[in-house]
Amino acid sequence: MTAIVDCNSFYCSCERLFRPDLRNKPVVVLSNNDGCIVSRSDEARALGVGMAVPYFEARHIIEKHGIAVFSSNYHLYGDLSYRVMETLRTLAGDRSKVEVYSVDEAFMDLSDVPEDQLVDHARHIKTTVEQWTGIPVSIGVAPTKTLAKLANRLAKKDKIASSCVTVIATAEEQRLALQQTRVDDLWGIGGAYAVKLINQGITSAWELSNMPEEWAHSHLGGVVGVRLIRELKGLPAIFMEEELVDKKMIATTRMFGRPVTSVTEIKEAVATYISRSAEKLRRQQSAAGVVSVFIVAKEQSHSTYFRHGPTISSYTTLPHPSCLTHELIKAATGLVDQLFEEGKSYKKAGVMLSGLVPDGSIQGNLFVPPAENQHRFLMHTIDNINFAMRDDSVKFGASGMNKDWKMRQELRSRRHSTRWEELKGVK
DNA sequence: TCTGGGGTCCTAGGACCC
DNA sequence: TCTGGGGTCCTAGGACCC
Repeated sequence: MTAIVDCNSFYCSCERLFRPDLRNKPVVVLSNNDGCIVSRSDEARALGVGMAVPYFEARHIIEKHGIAVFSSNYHLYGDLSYRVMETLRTLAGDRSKVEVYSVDEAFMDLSDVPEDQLVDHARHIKTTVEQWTGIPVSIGVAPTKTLAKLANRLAKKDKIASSCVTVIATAEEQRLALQQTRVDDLWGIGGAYAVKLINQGITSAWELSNMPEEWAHSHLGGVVGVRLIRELKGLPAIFMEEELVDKKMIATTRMFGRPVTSVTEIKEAVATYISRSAEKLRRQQSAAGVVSVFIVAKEQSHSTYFRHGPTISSYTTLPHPSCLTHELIKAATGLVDQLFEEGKSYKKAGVMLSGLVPDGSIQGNLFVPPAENQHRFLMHTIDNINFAMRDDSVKFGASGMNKDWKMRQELRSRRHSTRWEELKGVK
């Protein structure tokens, strides 16, 4: 059996941890740039605040009911996420039995737990995580990952009846669970497939689970659809994954805090994003062979279909894979020159590093003079200083000094658990 | 009008996730 | 006026090879 442990309204729960006065009160957390709502407490949901709704649209409800609003505080959420995951690993006994799936979710392999003890075991996990970290979680347990996700949904749907734990073990429980779940609420069915399925008269998860695999192969994304059907039938087709798999692509993209019209500022932003990406690259000891850049112009027309405006992108293949920030910046800012059009106004830019290879493999490159290896020490030193001092103490000039194109984060809480200066005071 | 068979590699794009 | 960011996997189709 597999469990999925999912933190309840994770970002909101993190904020509440340091604001006990907000317990049982409506809370929402905004995305970067204070754009839209990415987390909402049950109380906020009950007041009619939708998920992923733009902030400015929900603002009237928020103000009317005095809902507490926060900008995203990733330092805080990242740290609390780590604590939750470490707790799960401790409880599992074996680190390989925990697969961190996202910042607020982890799968756990419970194959060693006897079936009649699953409920108690899951409850024990839940109480322990809450005691140790202060973060409330819901747990779904089932024979497959997809069914575990489904069980978790049911647990969250009625937290009081389920005590946030749902176990699907018997065939009968499985059938009931599938029958009461809409097809578009399944893990693996997004907007496009949902429309397709409903048009064909398949509305419940139960109906989908009874479709033939060949049909899924031709209509639901090939092998992906086949796996989904199997999982719904209780036959595992998506397995626990190894942790710490190196990323195959590294991206940093941001909206600007205001429209940007100068090529210099776009280059500053792109250099800043490259620096961040290069840091991630070095952390996993990789080097990138391909650098891509994209910029998004502010929409010209008023059509709602073009809310993002056209994305213009370009990429370049480096002469040899690199993890050196200045090399990557040079390539990326060159691409900006290709893409930028004078007179246009831009709202977003992003960079992507791909064609990643292990950094070790390029050590012996004949075309790199030995002196270049000094750059590696430089990068290492910069990373160490920035890690110790935080907030980009050392950066490349190309990243700019003012950065007034930076995103808005006007309502961010303090980084209580990762900054001495922002430690919570107790009177 | 007719035009092999089998393979690999790469890229673009679609779909999904949180 | 104001709508996030960072990923993954898969398929189709083109280029190329023998």
